[in-house]
Parts: sequence; structure tokens; C-alpha cells
Amino acid sequence: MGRWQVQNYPGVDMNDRFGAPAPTYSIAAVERDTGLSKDTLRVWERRYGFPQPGRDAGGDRVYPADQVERLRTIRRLMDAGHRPGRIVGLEPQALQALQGGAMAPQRRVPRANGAAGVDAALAPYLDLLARHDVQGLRSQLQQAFLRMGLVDFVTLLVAPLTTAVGQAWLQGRVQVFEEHLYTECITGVLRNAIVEVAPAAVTASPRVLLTTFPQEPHGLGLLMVETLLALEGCHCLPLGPQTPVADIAQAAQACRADIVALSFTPVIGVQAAQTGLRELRQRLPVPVDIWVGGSAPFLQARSIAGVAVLPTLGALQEQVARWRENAG
Amino acid sequence: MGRWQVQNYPGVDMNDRFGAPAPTYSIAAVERDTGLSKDTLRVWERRYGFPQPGRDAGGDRVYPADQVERLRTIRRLMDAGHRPGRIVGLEPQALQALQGGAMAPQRRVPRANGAAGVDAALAPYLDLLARHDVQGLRSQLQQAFLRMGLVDFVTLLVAPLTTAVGQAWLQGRVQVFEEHLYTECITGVLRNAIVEVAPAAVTASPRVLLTTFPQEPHGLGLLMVETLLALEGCHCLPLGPQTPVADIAQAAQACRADIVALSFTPVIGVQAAQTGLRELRQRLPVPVDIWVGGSAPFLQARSIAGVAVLPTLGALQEQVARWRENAG
DNA sequence: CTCCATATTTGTCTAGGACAAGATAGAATT
DNA sequence: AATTCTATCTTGTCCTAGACAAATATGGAG
Repeated sequence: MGRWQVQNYPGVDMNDRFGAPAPTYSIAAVERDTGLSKDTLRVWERRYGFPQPGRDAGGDRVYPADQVERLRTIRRLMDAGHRPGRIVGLEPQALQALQGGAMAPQRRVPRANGAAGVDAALAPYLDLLARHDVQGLRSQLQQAFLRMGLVDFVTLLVAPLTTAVGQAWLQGRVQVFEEHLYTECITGVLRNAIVEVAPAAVTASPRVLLTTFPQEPHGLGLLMVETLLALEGCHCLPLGPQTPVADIAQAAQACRADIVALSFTPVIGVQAAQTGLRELRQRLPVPVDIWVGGSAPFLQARSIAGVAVLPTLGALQEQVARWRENAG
Repeated sequence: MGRWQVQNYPGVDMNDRFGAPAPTYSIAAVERDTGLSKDTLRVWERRYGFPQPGRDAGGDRVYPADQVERLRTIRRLMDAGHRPGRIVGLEPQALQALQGGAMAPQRRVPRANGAAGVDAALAPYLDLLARHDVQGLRSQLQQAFLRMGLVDFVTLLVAPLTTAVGQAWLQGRVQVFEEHLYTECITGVLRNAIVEVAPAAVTASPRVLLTTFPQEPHGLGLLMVETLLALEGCHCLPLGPQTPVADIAQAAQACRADIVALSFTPVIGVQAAQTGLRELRQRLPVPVDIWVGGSAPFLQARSIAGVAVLPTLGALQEQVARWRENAG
């Protein structure tokens, strides 16, 4: 309910004189599209003087499209390690310059791939994505899978490719929908690959529960891990992404999981992730391991008690071997 | 960052004297776990006297676990059609009684399956789910698929089964993680089935973009639709769930989609859904169709200009035929 | 270069009031 | 008895502006 614009299209308003869309956004729409909370948007306005929305008849904020676009850019830069105070006040041009690739000053964000150029082997796939050729991308990936074998396919192609797509998104070179397209493609191929792996016996161990926290919608890393674990003969219990912490704990108990594996990208706030991990550690019996991985920078920066960080996908095999040693 | 509890585990606090967890929640944690916004939680407290959180040293609300549980129950009942004013003040016992199956008074919520009992054919699958036998469920579904054929499998088994699981969740008989388990299982089987359908030619038409709105994480309906469309020889462009409206419009243009298909469950607010649909209709060129479906009650209740509602999965085939007639 | 103490930055939380879209209930028609 | 219209609730969202603590940066000492 609540107050809405007087116009026809609440939430987003399209007043255009010439047929070209020139939408304006309510604060809720901006929150939805940028991922910045309403509180944050209001406090930035107060502190940094940006954004500077207009007001509708009811006194509610009305954000023009270009400000929303600028906010999305700022959000991307923050995910790349920049701090709000330094960039929120910046002009669009200055932001553009930053986008190019300069990382945040005085902050060491470990970078898997050099910024200089993407591995040449990945280029053809990125090209297909840029042309939105879903079927082509799919069949090329399928071919690569058959050629390389599953382990190499996941560790040497899918993982770097996903990193590259993420990087390109950070730099604004890949649209949100293109990332979705990519995710769906990979998901399809990997899922297909998983069933071809001989299913582990019901008694197989370890039993691994796979999921992400509610704020983390990205499930690709999970799928890569599941693939590799299945090859290792582990018993996988995939929950899909976005499981509330309480339910993860419940599931682990009900399914008698030995390990809970979680994946993180920068999308999830550092705080949300750490809070969640501590809470989960508390709720889980001590013998149940927590393994975490993903592209979120905080993983490498801090260590959380009772949580094992896997720096790369390659470390997975080793970690499983170590677990089996301790268990047996 | 903000004020947090003084205790060890910010967000959720586990003060237990006996080793048994008795966690308390911050308002943010409650929002995350119940889906009720902070604003709503505060206004309920003011209006209905519930919830009644304590305060920590900093004056911030601290919710005990049982109140959170009661809030989750209330949320479920609201999804089932009840109104806040009638149930927020109710005692847990009264809520339990309502849970049993009594629908909201004076409100006709169309119910696909009678509440009385679930189709006997579904029972074995629900049983496997209740026992958390993922592999068993998976193989049983796979068998059913081979036995029934893809169309019947989707329309006569998966769709009713999903409805049944949703119903059971509403009544608290299925845990969140069990629903996740179920979703993953079905997703695996369906995805696998899709690739076995001969891929449509690149020139196939119509070209259908499939996705959900950002507030709608449930992608199972989408997958069922994709399966049936693939069988009809349509060119599917799955974006996965949770695409921002602006990006849906962009994707439709970039991929030259003829139709945008969206799926809705009660999880998405009525308002968010309608606002989003109107916005999308505005942004999309007129010749691009919008098809919507799913279990959200508002679909049957109201009609939105320029949006086609598919009441059942069965209507899909017919709708495609109609589209082809008009196009050719 | 590493470690620690101080200072700044930053997101979240609080308060109660306000408003408009949606839903209900009652009246007036058909 | 079934429909349509209108007036009265209900209800979620938005508003303001101040406060605080966790995370991060800075500067100094070893």
C-alpha cells in the first residue's frame, strides 16, 4: 500500500513526450535495482549530496533514470573495493575513469586474473555471450566438456570464465541479463554433466550439504563444487541457493551431513556473511565441518573460527582427502 | 555497520545456559527470516502490540526465538489469504487452529487441489521427501518421467506435486529446507529432460524469454514452462529467476524475443508484481507479448492490460498455437 | 615493515506521524 | 438474490533527523 505517485505507473513512472522511455523511480524501485537499502540512499543524500531525487506531489522521492544508472555504477565500484565516501560525490566522468580497471587505492584485493587481458582461450565464449548466441555458447561448452573431461572443464574453463564474466560485469562491459544468460547456460551444462557421474552409494561419505545464504543468489560456484565432489565419490545434498541459516542447520541435522559447503560472491555484504557464518557455526554440532569458497574478497582477508576456507576449486580434492583421513 | 548487540554473536545471539540454543534476533535478522520488512515489524508492534521484542543495551529491538516463530506462522497464514489485523494479535493456539486448513473467511482463494487429501499418486514422492531420501526421490521421478513421457510427467506429476509441497509448506508440514531439497531434485530431472528434447533451430519461433521478477526466487514454474515450450519447438531463452525489470526489457530487445514469460508465487507481494508488470509492459514494444502464470492468487483475481494470464500449464500449448496463427 | 592506539567513515536503528492503494461493509439498484 | 456503487476501514510504505558501534584508515612507535 503506501503513498505512490499520482501518475499512472506507480513505482516507475514513464513521462515521455516523444515515445522514448524516460522513467523515474521510487525509492523502493531504486533499492530493488541497485541493491542499496532505502536507509543508505537517504543517508547518502544527506551526507554526500547524492543522489538528489525530486519529489512528487506527496513529498516522496522521485529518482531520475540517470541517477539510478550512476548509483548502479557506484555499486559496482564498491563491489570492486572502492569506498563510498570517495566515489559517491564523484562526477560520472570520474566514475567512468575508475571503471576502466583502476582498483581501489590502498586496498589489496587479491585478483585471480590479471586485469591486463583475459586468457585467450576464454575469448570465443565471451564472444558468443556478447552476441547473445545461447545455443552456440551451449554447444561450444558441451564440446569443450567432452574434449577436456569434467575436472579440467570445471577448473580450467568454467571457473576462469565465470571470473571473467564477473570482472566484465564489474566494469560494465557485461549487462545483467547477459550474466543471467551465461549462468543459465553453464547451469544446464553442469547439471547435465553431474547426472553422468555414477551416483554415489547412499552410504558414501562424506555427506556434503551445499547452499548459500539468503542474500547470496549466485549458485554457480555451488554447482562447480557439487560436480567435483560428485567425482570424488561424495554424497551431495544440494539445497540450491538462498537458504536461511536456521534452515541450513536444520537440514544438516536432518540429512546427517558431515560438511556444510557455502559459496560467497561480493554481492553478499561482508557483515551479513560473517554474521551468518558465526551463527551457523554456533548452531551446528562441532563435528560438522563448514567449508567456504567463492570470489568474495573477505574470505581471504579474515579467518573465522571453525570455518575452513578453500582458496581455489583445486583445494577441494585435497580437503576431501584430509577429511577422509581424519574420519577413518 | 550500525549498532549491534554487545554479545558475541551479532544479529543472532545465543545465550544458552545449558548448551541448548536459545537464540534472539535483531530486527534485520527477523526481516531476513520472516520476509516482513523492518517498517512492517515496527508498525505491527505499534498497532497490534505484537511482536513485543526486548531491548539491548543500545536500545535496539531484540526478538526472542518464539516470537520469530510466531511471525513465520503469521506470514504463512497471510500467504494463505488471511489478513494481518485478524491474526497478528492471535495467541499461538489460535494460529495453530487456523493452520489446520481453514481458509481466510470471506475470501475466495481459488484452490487447485481440494484441501481434503492429496492425490494418492503423489503420496510416495511426498513420503520420500519427508524421509529426506534425495537419491530415492530423484530416481523415482526419473522412472516416472520415462514411464509417462515428458508432457504428462510435467503436467500430471510435477505440477500437482509442486502445488502439494507448497500447500504442505503453508500448513507448516514441510520445512523450508525440505522445499529446497525438493526444488533441487525436480530442477535436476527437468533440466536433464530438456536437453533430451531435440534443440530447436536457431530460426525457430516464437522466441520466448523466461524469467521472474527480483522478489520472486521460485524458478520451478519457469522450468516446467520451458520444458513444454521446448517440446512445442519454441526457441527458449531462459534467464533464470530474479531479473530486474529494466534488464528483462533490455534482454527482450537484445535477444529479439517475441514473448516474455513470467512466473509468480504468493511470495512476491501483489503490489510488487503488478507494479512490475505495468512497468514491463511500458518498456516492452507492443508486439512483444507478456505471458504470466504461477500459483499467485492475484493472477486469477485481476487482469492487467496487455498481459496474458495462463491459468494452467495445459493452456500453454493452445496459447502457442494461437500466437503462431496470428504471426503467420 | 609490523604492530597498536586513535580518528574517521559508514550502515543500521529509533521515533511517531502521514498518506494512498486495497479491502470490506453497507446501501442502492437491477 | 445477485450486482454495482460508495464510504469507511486497513495496512504497508515513506517521511524526518539524530544516534551509535563496527569497520576501516591514519599516524606513530618499535
